[in-house]
Amino acid sequence: MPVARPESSDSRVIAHVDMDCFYVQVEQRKQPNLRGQPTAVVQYNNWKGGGLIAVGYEARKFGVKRSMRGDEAKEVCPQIHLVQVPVNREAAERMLAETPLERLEAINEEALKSHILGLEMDGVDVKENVRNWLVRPDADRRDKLLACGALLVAELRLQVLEETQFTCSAGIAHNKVEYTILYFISLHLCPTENKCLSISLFLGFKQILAKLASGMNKPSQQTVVPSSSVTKLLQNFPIKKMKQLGGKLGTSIQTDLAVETVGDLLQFPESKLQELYGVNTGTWLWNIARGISGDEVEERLLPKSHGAGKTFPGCSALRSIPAVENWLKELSEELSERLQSDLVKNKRIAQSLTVHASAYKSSDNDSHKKFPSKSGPLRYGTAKILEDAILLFQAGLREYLGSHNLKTSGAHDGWGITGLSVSASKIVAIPSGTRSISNYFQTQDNNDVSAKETNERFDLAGAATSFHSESEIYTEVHFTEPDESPKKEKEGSHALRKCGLVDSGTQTQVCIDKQASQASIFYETEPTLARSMSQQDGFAQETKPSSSGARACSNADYNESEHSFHSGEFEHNIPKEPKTSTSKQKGTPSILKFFQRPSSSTFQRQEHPNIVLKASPEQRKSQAKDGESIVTANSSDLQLRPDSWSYNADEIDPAILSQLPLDIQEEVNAWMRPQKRANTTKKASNIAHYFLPTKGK
DNA sequence: CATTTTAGGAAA
DNA sequence: TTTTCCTAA
Repeated sequence: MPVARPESSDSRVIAHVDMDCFYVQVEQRKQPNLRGQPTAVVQYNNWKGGGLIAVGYEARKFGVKRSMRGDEAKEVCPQIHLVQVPVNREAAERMLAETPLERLEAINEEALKSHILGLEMDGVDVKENVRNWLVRPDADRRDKLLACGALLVAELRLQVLEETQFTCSAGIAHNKVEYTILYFISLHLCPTENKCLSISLFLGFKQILAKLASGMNKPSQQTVVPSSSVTKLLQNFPIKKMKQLGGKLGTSIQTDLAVETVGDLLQFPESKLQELYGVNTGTWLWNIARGISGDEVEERLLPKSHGAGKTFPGCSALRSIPAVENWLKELSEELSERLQSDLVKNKRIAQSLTVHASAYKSSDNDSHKKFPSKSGPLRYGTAKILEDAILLFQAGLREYLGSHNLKTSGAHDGWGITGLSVSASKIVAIPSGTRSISNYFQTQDNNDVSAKETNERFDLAGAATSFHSESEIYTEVHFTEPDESPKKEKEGSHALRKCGLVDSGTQTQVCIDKQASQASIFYETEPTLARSMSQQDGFAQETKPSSSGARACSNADYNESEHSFHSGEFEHNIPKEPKTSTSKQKGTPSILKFFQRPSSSTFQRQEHPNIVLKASPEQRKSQAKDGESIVTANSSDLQLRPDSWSYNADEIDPAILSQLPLDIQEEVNAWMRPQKRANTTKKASNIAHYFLPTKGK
């Protein structure tokens, strides 16, 4: 329930900036011919034309709505353009399915430079030899997939080069590297990421009036709400359109009180509202009916949790443990990747893992009872997350079946899983010092550690040390040190005993020093491509093991829904930002300076590209056209400019610094050095943040 | 239960 | 604290 907060005494000015049909705009930027056309973006799921997740304004005129399926949209607007959100992970397979390799005539030069391990180079033209290998008709499926991968990656690398002026290397193989490449795209262009970008453009989204106003005139307009206008504004405004009242509460208010608009609420005394909806909600309601809200603008830009989930509606419900585990694996991998990314990018660690599921049981036609969600401590690493997720799920399933008097064990009698999600929460900033971080990465007995896990630990350790020097990840790796503190859990025991999933022994808990984490000071390092995906073969080349040398692909793929998801709908728009960073001020009367921190008089813009706020040329053009001076910020800049929690090292008051714990001081000093070095060498490219260091193998 | 997926917040 | 429920986009 909403909670009433007293309005602050000072007058505030709060803006709510909201991207118009964001995904549609993303697609229209990618395909400019769609501009001005009725357009909607549909999710990967093909059922009845796919679910609409964004609808352009031209299409809305025809009555197309979000929550329609593509087919319905076509009914009301036959000429609508439905754009599928691209799926990236399976790109090689799709290419193989769609493009007969042997009939490919133009082959990318870059792809021809690939190294094919094990391919004989007997004096002939090397590129011709590679070409023949890539397109040879008698290749088996696996080799053909690799060939597709090589072609795709060659394109990708050229694009990276073009847009960032950075070279990169790549490995293409049948183990996880195969999709690590594509993961490289998806990680940075997935919908979540875009969502983050759009959130970062929000200058506050809670304020009721600001929120109201921004929704009032869309798209591409802005609305101001003088307080004198509030009463009239709310008089005829539908209650259900108020933030927080779009659901059950709004409905019951309408029926309980026989009211329709916010104005209708004015007649009810606060006491009456409290009586009906509780003290908090009643007061809150009384206030918002008068346009009063003390809610503070949330300055946080980073999410507080990460989750990956999928529904299995209708007959796609999962009816066996292996099927569930298969999907838990997919979801755990997705989650783990995001956690990795968050760790590396934002220096944060999640501490809690939760598994949610929804289920039905056909025996009882009482149908859909709630499946309990379970949570426990989170251990880093895909394999561990999966392991724990399975345990959590099983605990939930036992409870679910138990509470429904169903004996389970082997036979999946009558139950089905219709939704699964794995999420990570309790995210905290990394406490100072590698030592405490390493607690999160304690290894269990690792006699049979797979190569994959070894790599993972390598990555984690690398990440843990990487904030001393982003560019030295591979040279500064320290593995988990023996921990003399009593926190260390005995090898082989599971962190999950806390929630009763495992016989409990001594309860141990990883603690974070609150003070230290609060005192931590972060800054964003310059985006860098420090981690190439292949170390093996030097610069700017692709390396490909022949199939004989490659580790066998272990995908069991026994679930029918395999092709429908695979981490789903990743945006695949690589923005074509003009490289005009030098012209960023020209032509824009600079009101941007008002967005800088007051103390910014001391900092040198050029020396801190990570906190520069600028408008792109496209944005300026649209401003000129509209004849308005709307301040728009490049999302990347905003994302890299989290004033409220990020400091430039040289703006830290030495007096304050000296009062911090010694290890934090050291850390800050360590941070300063690489930044200064970096500034002398390279300037951040506009879109460079799409290519932040990523988990490479 | 064929809107899907992701997130945040508050109450129980 | 964990779990559930509600809300939103």
